[in-house]
Amino acid sequence: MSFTTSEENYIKSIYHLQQETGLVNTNSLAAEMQTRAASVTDMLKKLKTKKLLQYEKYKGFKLNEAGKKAALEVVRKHRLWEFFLVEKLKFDWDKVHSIAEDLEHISSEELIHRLDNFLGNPSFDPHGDPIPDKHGKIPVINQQSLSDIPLKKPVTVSSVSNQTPQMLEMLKHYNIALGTSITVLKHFEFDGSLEVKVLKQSSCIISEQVAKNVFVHYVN
Amino acid sequence: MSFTTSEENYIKSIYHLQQETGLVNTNSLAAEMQTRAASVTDMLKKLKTKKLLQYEKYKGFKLNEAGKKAALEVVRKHRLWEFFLVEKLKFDWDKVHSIAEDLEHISSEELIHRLDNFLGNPSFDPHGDPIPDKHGKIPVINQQSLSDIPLKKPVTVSSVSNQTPQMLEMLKHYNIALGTSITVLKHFEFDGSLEVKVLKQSSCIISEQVAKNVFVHYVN
DNA sequence: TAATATTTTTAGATTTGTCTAAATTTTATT
DNA sequence: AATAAAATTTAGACAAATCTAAAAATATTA
Repeated sequence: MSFTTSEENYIKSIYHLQQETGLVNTNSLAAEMQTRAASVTDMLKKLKTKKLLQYEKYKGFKLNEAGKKAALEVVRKHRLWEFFLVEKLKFDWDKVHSIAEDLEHISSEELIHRLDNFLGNPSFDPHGDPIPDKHGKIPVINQQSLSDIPLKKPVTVSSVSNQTPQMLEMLKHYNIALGTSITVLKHFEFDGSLEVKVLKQSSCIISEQVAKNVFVHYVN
Repeated sequence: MSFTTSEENYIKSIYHLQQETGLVNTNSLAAEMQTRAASVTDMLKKLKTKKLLQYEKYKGFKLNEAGKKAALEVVRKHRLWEFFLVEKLKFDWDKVHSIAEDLEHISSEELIHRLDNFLGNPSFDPHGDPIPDKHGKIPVINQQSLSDIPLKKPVTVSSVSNQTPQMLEMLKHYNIALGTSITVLKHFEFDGSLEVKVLKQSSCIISEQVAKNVFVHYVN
């Protein structure tokens, strides 16, 4: 089955929302898609006709298995293209999202297969988000927010949940990127900020707000 | 000024046709675009409104300077993506056209600029067609059909005008690609076929039909 | 040059995706 | 439970891109 760009965008947004809330409602999808509730209802009818959706009028909705499969294909394409843009074309990570939004709708299995190989079959995109494989399988990583890590346990940065230019600017300043090794030295009660040691650098202090958005896993 | 995918496709087709014939007429554009004459007329009105077209009802039409500039931007994107698909993703050249037809409509100047650099600012695409630079300037190459080359003058393959899988299959068989050095040894009157020597191979015979579609330039 | 054929354009319809405004259903609050 | 508020859907409209069928303009030819 193939989908229009618009259908794919709806499918992707529903997928993201239902990860959070289980059932999705019309208004929140309208907000996510920056459109009107009426437009959402129109599209829900189409997606239900295409048997991608569990949907009862006025009751909320979510993707069924076929819908989730479709969503994961789009997510896969999006993240592979983001990886390409950052790793090969040297874009800053905060510039790639909108371009990948276009690239993800190009429908050639062969293209994605070859792109995947060209990139070395990456498991995570430049923000640390997992890239589903061609069967829709998502690599799992046991990660926690840096703000929840006990003192003196070395960890490695695995993803960043805030992907704005402002966050990028901060992380560049601290010289923190995916894969960077960090140890938390001290937790300040006053404002929740952390003193951390970044490998090969002198220790520094990062705010609670930054720490919350940096996800890490323990070094094996 | 920005254009819809449909507008860009029309602009590109008009550009190709007017290279051949100067003025373009409705029916030939409809044939090229695989659509109906009525649809062409509708689009011509839009393109005229956008001041891309010299167009008088019933008289034929062609792109003006602004239209040509727009066309060359699309051609540039198309050919850069084809280069990427063949050189980086290792597609066969006859498989890349339709994918590049989609990629060419992605509108990010930054993307194309970076892609161009990543590819090493190529001047010719995998079929030997010139890639316009960002100002729309087209590299020229003084090429002739292999069928018109005198005997014993070494030449280099610069482009192939028939880009079908069938042609690709033949050229692969002969081990001929862009950049291959060839010398014509003999011209057979009977059917116009040529005996040629491909560098580092024993001589072989190619049909007039193949030779006509292989374009070459003299070795400097 | 008058009749015929061809080409091109117009008129009106269709599809997709969107919208506003109104109606309906559900939820929350006295 | 009645009423108000919020959420959702329907009804009807619009723009883009296409189509068919018919009309208009141009070209061909007998």
